[in-house]
Amino acid sequence: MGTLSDTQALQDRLLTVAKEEFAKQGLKGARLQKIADEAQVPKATLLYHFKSKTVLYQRVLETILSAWDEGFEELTIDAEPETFFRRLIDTKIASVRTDPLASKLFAQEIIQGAPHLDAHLSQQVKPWFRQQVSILEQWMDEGKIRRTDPTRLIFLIWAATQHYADFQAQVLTLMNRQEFDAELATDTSSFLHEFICNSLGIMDPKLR
Amino acid sequence: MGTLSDTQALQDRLLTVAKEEFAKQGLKGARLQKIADEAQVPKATLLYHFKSKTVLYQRVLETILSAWDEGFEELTIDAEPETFFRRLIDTKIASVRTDPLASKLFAQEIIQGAPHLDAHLSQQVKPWFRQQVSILEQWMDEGKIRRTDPTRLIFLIWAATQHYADFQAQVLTLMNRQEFDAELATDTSSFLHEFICNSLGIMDPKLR
DNA sequence: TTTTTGTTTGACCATTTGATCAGTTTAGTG
DNA sequence: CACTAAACTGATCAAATGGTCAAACAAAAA
Repeated sequence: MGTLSDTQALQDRLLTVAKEEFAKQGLKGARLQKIADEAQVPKATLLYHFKSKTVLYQRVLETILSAWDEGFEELTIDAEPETFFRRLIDTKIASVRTDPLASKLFAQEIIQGAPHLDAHLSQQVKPWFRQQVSILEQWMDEGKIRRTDPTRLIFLIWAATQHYADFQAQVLTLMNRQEFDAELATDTSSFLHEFICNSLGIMDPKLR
Repeated sequence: MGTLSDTQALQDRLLTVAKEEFAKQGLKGARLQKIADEAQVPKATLLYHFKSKTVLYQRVLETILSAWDEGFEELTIDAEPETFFRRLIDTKIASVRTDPLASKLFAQEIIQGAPHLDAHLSQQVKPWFRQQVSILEQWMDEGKIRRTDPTRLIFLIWAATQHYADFQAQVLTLMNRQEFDAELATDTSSFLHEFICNSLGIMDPKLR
């Protein structure tokens, strides 16, 4: 009998490979045979560990979402807008760079109308979103940042960061790059931070 | 024999229905039977007009891309940054609202690594992109807009607008809306225009 | 009317795909 | 070693899927 960790390791590998296939092809487009081949395992073995394609997909999705929830819960209230935006952007760009496939899979889901995300959107994302909105509103009331629509501001940050994962093929082509390396990531973070702080009337501390 | 226009009308309808299915499911995930059902036509009829799934997909893609090329070519050089950004954003938001499926299909393609878009990206998008970059650089040289990375600025506009098409399900959920109506579109345009102009140090003419 | 040309479609086919299952192997336990 | 339970997998299946085809059909041309 394989040790528990052997089995666990295999299932993790299967989930990783499956994430790639699901991210690129979506639920319907993905092929179990391809996932099995990629993981160098017979298809029957794959289906022994995950009893159906749907179950496998949901397990992949859960893994991604719980990792995200963990990472973004730490971004709690912070006294200064400037550091808040820096942390938010850095965290998102880091996740985009570390694991673009997660972002792509998520995008696929939303594009298809989020059929498997209803619960997560309303129970996890929505509360987090409302909290961020209220923080921004408070800062506007206090005159710490220029008054604007907080909802759309968060969408903008979301979109601008996610773009580098989902549209990586296009981004790299237009930038004449081969990969999204660390330098490109930090430069992108800096650009976004500066751009947003500028628009909101937040002074860069380096220039104060 | 059906008149030429009858045939043309049918093919247009098939392309429209196919666009929806391809946008939601991607090339591999789409099902010819579903497209045929949706268009209320036997599958054999669908395959008479488009001799394979791939051909149908490429025809859909061509239709979308040529419509875009047409719409964005008109956005030629303009004396003032302020009107340039307004036109660019309005055009993109309009296309996002009028035809979100086109945007979703495009997003699917890019997420999958743009296997059917290589040529278009390097021959159509890249030149347009470089032109926009050089316009922005010129304005920075002239001091008309704050100096920043023009490449990432265009990405930001691209991402921020496209987001409302691709992530419409999420956007509507978080905004407690049912549809992306005209009011929501103009408000979004205004927000983006203001946000960007603010960041670039362009004065709103209304406030001058 | 007859011919011809383009269109429609039900029946059919080969392959692929998700899933099952029975038999085998593997490794931990007494 | 013998026993057991979990893990593995080749063979196989039913359903779905992209695609073909020949016969039927409709309308313009002769």
